[in-house]
Amino acid sequence: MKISVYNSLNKQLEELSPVRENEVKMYSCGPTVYNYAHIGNMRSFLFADLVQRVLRVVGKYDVSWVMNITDIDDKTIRDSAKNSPAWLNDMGEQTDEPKDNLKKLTEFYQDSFLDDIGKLGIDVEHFFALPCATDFIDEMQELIRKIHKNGYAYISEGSVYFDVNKWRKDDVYGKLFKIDFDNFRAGSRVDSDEYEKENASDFVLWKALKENEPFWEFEIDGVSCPGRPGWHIECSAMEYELFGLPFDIHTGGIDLKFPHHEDEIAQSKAGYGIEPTKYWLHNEFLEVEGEKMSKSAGNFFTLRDLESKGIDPLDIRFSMLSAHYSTKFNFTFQGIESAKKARKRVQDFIYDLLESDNKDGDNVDVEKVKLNIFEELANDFHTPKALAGLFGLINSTNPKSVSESSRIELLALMNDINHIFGIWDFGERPIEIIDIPAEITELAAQRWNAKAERNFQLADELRKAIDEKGYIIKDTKTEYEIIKK
RNA sequence: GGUGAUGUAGCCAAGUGGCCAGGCAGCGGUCUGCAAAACCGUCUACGGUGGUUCGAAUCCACUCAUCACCUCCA
Repeated sequence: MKISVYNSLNKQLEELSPVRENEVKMYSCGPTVYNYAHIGNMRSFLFADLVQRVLRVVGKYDVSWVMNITDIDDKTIRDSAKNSPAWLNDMGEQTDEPKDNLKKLTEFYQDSFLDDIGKLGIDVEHFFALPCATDFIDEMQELIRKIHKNGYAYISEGSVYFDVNKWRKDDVYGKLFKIDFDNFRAGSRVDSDEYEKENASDFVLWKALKENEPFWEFEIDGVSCPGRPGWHIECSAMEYELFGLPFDIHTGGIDLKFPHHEDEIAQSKAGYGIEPTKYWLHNEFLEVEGEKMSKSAGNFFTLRDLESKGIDPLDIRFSMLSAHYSTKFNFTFQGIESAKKARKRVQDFIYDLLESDNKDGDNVDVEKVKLNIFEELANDFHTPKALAGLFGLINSTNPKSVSESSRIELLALMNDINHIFGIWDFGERPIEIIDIPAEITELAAQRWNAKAERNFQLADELRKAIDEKGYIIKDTKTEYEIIKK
């Protein structure tokens, strides 16, 4: 099925037409590994995952998905510096070698990142590569030399800058983000590094060495410039090395449109002479209970924070998929609760289908439903409409009274849908085994006896007592079950 | 100052001119001694004002409110 995507480059819905037929190369801006990922990061990763899954399952494309890991930047340097308060014991002992400390810190958070995305249902097997910036230093340097050779970069006090004004004479700067150069808040952010830029809109390609910071040797135009890469250059270099240019899809958070992605386009074209990406896809931000998420507001959550509150990461995944990626997502605890129940309803539907053995029940037009759901997904990844279609099916279908052929078809459909949503189980219905305190089982047994003696008043009192202690009794004809609230 | 958004029922969230979004909660019912779960049914909203139109949440104007981004934050 043809996939349509909203391309930030021209602000239009476009039918996806990859560089090579049947093959999609997709690059996603990944994490800077200086801390645990927060739910805002997760939305971006989950969006990228959704895109690549829809391309595979609905579009039948062969997808090569790359997500970079930024393991060298101001924050990783800051937090890995000697005697940094951000250093954790689990990272090991700090040494006098800045690069070594940097590695220890970034590897620690890289592991936690992989851990987190795994819990969110992102399958590491789906990645073509998860490259680290520091593994591409040579390639970045090569690109910087090319940009300089082509006349779009200058060296100043050991750093190398991209000359935006020069570039603007030959090409467009502002492809993703309309920039009013006359009103550019020039110098509004004072760079504490005190680098010497010629122009406020110029950006750094290579940063000069500072004392006690990690650095790599770099020679450019006969000048020795030990230092480290600027922020945007890693993406340009990796895309070129791993994919070749141009490639198909680039995803990222909307905040990265400018300057990160704008600069990336300029760099790649100024160095390699090729516009890097055909389709730019940006996901909107996330708010928490209607407010911007920030540490100071106390509404800043990492996945670990939420897990410790008893939230299942897959409910977060489902919750985020129930809104369209291009709208602001309002993360609320009530919303997670709502998502949990909705997800369970679908899960129960699947279990019911698996357990059903009705040989001559009703036939269901599964093909029609599948077409509808897939069309919605193919329409710029419209998960809310796809889910509406799915619930429409569930509402109109009794899984215990469908014909055997429909049952098989329905299971196949649910399985297909789950290849995208990735939140349902197709095994045996799990039997919840929980530790019930002896006190509770005793009360429950007493209640069962009271009930058998038709002493309902006592039975109700005991139910209430059990309820107050956090457990619920579910009766059937012949037995009862204790579940935790 | 510039740029880009948003405002839809108790909550979340689709919808861009006429036809049902959907989920959660609530309510009513079936079932149950009572419950729980499940299932069935139900709830009819579009910030405000004016306009265009046979008809507007949807188009236009004005207005109110909220938010984000503008050099390293997904």
